[in-house]
Amino acid sequence: MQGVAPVAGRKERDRAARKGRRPFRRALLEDKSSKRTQRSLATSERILDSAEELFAKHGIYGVTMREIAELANVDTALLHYYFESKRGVFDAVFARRADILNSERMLEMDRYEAEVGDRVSVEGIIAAYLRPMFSLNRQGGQGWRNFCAFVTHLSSTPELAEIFAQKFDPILKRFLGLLHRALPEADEADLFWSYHLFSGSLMIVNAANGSIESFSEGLCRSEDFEAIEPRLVNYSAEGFRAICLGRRKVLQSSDSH
Amino acid sequence: MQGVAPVAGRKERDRAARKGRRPFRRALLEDKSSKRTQRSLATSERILDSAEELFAKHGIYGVTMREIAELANVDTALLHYYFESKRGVFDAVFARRADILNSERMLEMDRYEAEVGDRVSVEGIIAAYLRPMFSLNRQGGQGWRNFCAFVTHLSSTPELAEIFAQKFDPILKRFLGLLHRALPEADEADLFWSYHLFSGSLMIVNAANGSIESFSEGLCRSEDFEAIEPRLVNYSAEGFRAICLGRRKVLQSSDSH
DNA sequence: AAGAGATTTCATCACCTGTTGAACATTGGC
DNA sequence: GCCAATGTTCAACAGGTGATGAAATCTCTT
Repeated sequence: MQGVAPVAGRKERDRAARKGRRPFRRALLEDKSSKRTQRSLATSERILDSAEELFAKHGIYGVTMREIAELANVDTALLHYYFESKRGVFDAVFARRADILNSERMLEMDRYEAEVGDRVSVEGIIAAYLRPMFSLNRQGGQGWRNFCAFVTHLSSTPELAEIFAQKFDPILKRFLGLLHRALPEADEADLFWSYHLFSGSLMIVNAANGSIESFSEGLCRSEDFEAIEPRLVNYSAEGFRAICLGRRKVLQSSDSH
Repeated sequence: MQGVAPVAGRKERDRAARKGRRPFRRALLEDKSSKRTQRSLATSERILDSAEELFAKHGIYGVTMREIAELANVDTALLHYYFESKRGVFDAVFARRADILNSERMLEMDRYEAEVGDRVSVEGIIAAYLRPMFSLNRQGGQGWRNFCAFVTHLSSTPELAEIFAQKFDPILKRFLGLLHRALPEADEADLFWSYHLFSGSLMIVNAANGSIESFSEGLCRSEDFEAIEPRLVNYSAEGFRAICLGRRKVLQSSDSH
């Protein structure tokens, strides 16, 4: 459509490139812990950190490879050397922490179940589900906070929501299974609806926009996890019960406090 | 950096262009209702519809001017003729419906207050606040649904969250003021925190990703407003009370159903 | 010390981005 | 029917985008 046509086809060039290429940093993670390998690992981690931070703020489309490279103090070509493509960087950012969070959550729910046996409570389940995220946010520094904001961005775009859903589906099933035991008479659809609303609250808690700082005029801070964690648990637990126990109130009833 | 340097400076060309330019479709909205004006208005609305739809799905950075133009069956240059820039299109999409939603909400809350006087209830206030959005979603067709998803995208990006906060701040103040009357003993920070969690649920309800269809395996549909509206009201009302009335439960207490 | 292999840099590609000026087409008033 | 103004199309621009091949540098083994 513009200017001269390319002399050689694109396809063959692509295929040739893909064949004789190095394995995108995959081989080094396993055995060797030489100085070289460590250095290489350090730079690739630095790239992931930068990508994570920028993706968290502006979403995947709001960030360029050059911006990531610049923040990581690295040449643009290195991003392709380590992760092949922009999508590769994206996937790597996701994969680096998603499995950790997943298994921590599974562990915490197992632990809770073993502890209380049949006397499961809505509050207890929600607290167990949330605990890993909050402790990683507290102890894991900015990295984990960026990751959580990054994940929040995922679910707002359909084509990226897939990978999100796939990865977190087992945890979700486990969480809802436990909740169903705490709320035996709950309708299945009601469980889904209340989880939907719950996940929205969770998303906005993780979002890196300073919305609550803005409208509370500095009274509340979005990184005040001591304030957020218990409130989120109680808010959501009452919400789950409101929907799943069928004690739905008629709109406009006047029964405040 | 590439090829020949431009013979004339950019700045002067820009300034000249800005001076002797037509007013970007602004003048035609007022008086005249000629055939030409109507046609012009139709195309500019068509542009806004397309932009709205695409922005809702992919966010502002995930959409190009050419994609908008193609969906609207219009030349790319027309977008600049009517709205000057990409940001102009963006602002116009926002402005077209934000004021309507705002005033409907204000009206509904006024009406509710006049109706019940001092006997305000949490459920009643939330229901009144939400009602305009749901009826516009039901009656206003795909356009309003796209707009709501578009707004959801706004708050996930800091630089766009500003315009969002600015526009919706008065409504928020009014909403929280009413809630404070229904929950007199509530701490101010608790009101902000619970609204924060509430707004997250609201966001995910409006998001155009098929998340609930996915994890409920088709049992729940994100456009089933009859199902959503009462559940969102009850879920949130119980949540507000849980936080604001200070009847906070100790984590791990076992008092399910 | 040398050479093999991994890492990093550099220049560049082909394409896409928002944006624009000039030409063309349509409309409405006289 | 002409003519000014509005609306629309067309071709192009300067710079940015993800991506790549080849050369330069570094690291480790022998």
